[in-house]
Amino acid sequence: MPELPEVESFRNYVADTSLGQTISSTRLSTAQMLWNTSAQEINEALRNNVFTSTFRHGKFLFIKLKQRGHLMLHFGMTGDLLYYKPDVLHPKAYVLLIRFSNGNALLFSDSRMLGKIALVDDIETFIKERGYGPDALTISKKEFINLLRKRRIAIKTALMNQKIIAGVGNEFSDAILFQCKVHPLSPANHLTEGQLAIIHHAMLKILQEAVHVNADRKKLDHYFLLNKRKAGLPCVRCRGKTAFKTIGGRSSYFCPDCQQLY
DNA sequence: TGACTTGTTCAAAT
DNA sequence: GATTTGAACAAGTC
Repeated sequence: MPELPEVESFRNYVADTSLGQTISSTRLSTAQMLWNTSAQEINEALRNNVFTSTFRHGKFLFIKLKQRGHLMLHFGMTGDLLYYKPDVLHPKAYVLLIRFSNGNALLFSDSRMLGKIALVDDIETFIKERGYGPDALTISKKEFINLLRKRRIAIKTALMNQKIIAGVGNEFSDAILFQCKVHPLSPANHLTEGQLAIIHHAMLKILQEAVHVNADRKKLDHYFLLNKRKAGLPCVRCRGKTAFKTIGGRSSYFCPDCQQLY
């Protein structure tokens, strides 16, 4: 599922393939994923425009337009991007198809259509208005502690809340808390500042490493609970059995033997 | 067949 | 008013 590292990888992909080319045409297969905009607006904003740079905040990708504003993409659960030559490859379903004057195309697909597409004038205003927290890769230790230490909700729920910290999703939150030996149900305000600092450190380490390997999950197998998500597996640390619980409405896995509940 | 999955939002409860 | 909870959304997989 696209969490921060996957979206960062999509950002690099767009930066490597799609900048500096004039957009000759666009096609939108559905208006279902549009946010505060219409198909006509998207088409008009993109046609004859040029992507000039990319930016990411949390799980949101922004592609700057030469003329005005940014195209914003959110990948939901199943969003994907493909840059290709239309005459060579014919992908099945698409949500937004962007054709460039050099003959290539960038295709945004999302089988479950839980993603979002929008036109955003100013990124900072967008983030502020919607109330998203600081990006998980750049948040300072101090800021992290201040945002979490008074929350009464489970630490896992807090980590996943994009309005507190933007970028961490279900799977990475489990991996982060396992590394820190903290039980996901521990209320955030029961943790000491020292413990929160450790969680902050683990979060940065895992996310940075995941970004470094382009979110290739196969190269992240050493982070327990990231790829192997099943109750009853032997814990790699203490040989206890991993447990399953729904936390914050999401399926969560953890080791009840070595992740302490505070 | 239907239960389960996820990121996000919204409405309701505290 | 701020914070928290839980349902809803969609559609693919098992």
